[in-house]
Amino acid sequence: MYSIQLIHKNGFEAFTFRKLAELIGTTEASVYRYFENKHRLLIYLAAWYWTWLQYQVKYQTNNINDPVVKLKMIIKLLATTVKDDLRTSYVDESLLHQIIITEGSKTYLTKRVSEDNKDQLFKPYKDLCAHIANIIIEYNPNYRYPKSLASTIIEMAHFQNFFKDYLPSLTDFGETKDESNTVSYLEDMLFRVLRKENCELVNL
Amino acid sequence: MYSIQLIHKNGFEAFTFRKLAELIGTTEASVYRYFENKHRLLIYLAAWYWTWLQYQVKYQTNNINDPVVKLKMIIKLLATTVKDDLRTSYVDESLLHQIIITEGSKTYLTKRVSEDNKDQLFKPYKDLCAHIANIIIEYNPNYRYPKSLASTIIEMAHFQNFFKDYLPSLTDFGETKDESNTVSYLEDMLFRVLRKENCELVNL
DNA sequence: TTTTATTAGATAGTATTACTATCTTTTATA
DNA sequence: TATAAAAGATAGTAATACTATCTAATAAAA
Repeated sequence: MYSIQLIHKNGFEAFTFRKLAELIGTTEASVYRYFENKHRLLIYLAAWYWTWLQYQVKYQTNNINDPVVKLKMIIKLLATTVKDDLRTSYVDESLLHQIIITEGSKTYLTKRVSEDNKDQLFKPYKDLCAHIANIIIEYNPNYRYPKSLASTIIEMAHFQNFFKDYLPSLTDFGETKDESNTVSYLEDMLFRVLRKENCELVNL
Repeated sequence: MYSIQLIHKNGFEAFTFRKLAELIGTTEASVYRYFENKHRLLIYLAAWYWTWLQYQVKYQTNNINDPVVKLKMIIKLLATTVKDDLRTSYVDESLLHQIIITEGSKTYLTKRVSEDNKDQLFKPYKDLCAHIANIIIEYNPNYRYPKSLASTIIEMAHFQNFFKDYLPSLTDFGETKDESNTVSYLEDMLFRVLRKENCELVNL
């Protein structure tokens, strides 16, 4: 998908079907045969990404029983730069990951959400969220907000990395190269929230 | 600001200077005298909103010493529908609040972030984040990620409300009318994360 | 008070964007 | 081999996101 290269290079706002058509040596109208508009194209890219990530999550947590280890693995997969998957030679997962960080929330932050949602376009994202929520419940069945916590973790894995690179004063890990601080923050947050209350609460 | 009405009605993507000019009875070129482009207009609206919210936060926590009460007040202000401020007759804060939920993160999720950031356009947002981070530190000086936690709270106050209305399966509070569940979730999360460790950690 | 800037607004344009309608070619199926 | 379906190309359009330039209003300086 050449669209990944173009969106990664100039951003989704500057991306047009004309430019994509030029790059792949076809016409604008031909691109419209496959995608009704550029917003839908972004949604399809995102859906591909979340489906792929869900697969990665299931593969990497396959033999693991401990929910703590599973959750840590998920945070790592969400927040860490992915290495290119060799089986999908046509997709550069690393570039796509960068795109989803910057453009991902634009898929649903529109007036068309409900319509796109009816067309099941957010299913991969919702499935991943539900999967993570299930592991949260497995770890602490008494926690009351597993889905909200899951969507918080997913979104913040991206936002904190974006902030780190472009608005560092919104994070506590300046302009650090890698994502290890984001992983640490998310793990710390998740397991503090889920800590089982076998000692008294001190602040209530 | 008629732009607030237009963006609220049709969304930022469908908003144009031409439509705004028509609404206020002037020409497109005249609007360009005041805003270099529509993205900057959105940034100015957001900056106005965050400045106004910062003022609300300072006003409403003025005589409060207890950081717990202050943080709860901040979560309420962030996540709850605001009532129209009568002193600013020209701005409908309630509409603006709705706009910032849906369009707010688009102000910085662009290729122009660094440029816009250099022009100090995100200062009100960053100031609010820093202010919240300070209260977090006041409450628990040992917590290591006050700024990241502050930006998480700010973003999630909006995202969880958006999800509640349009992608409810990403939250634990279906299609509830008001924002009380979002407030509960955020309070629960914040104070679990910040709980002082005067008893043993059970999961490390 | 008059001159002179500066600001604000209007007119008229342009390149680009986001499409659509329709025709032709290719490919698959009966 | 005929025929239909899919894919692609051509040529358009209305709208968008601007810019250049002209004119009118207003404010500051002489």
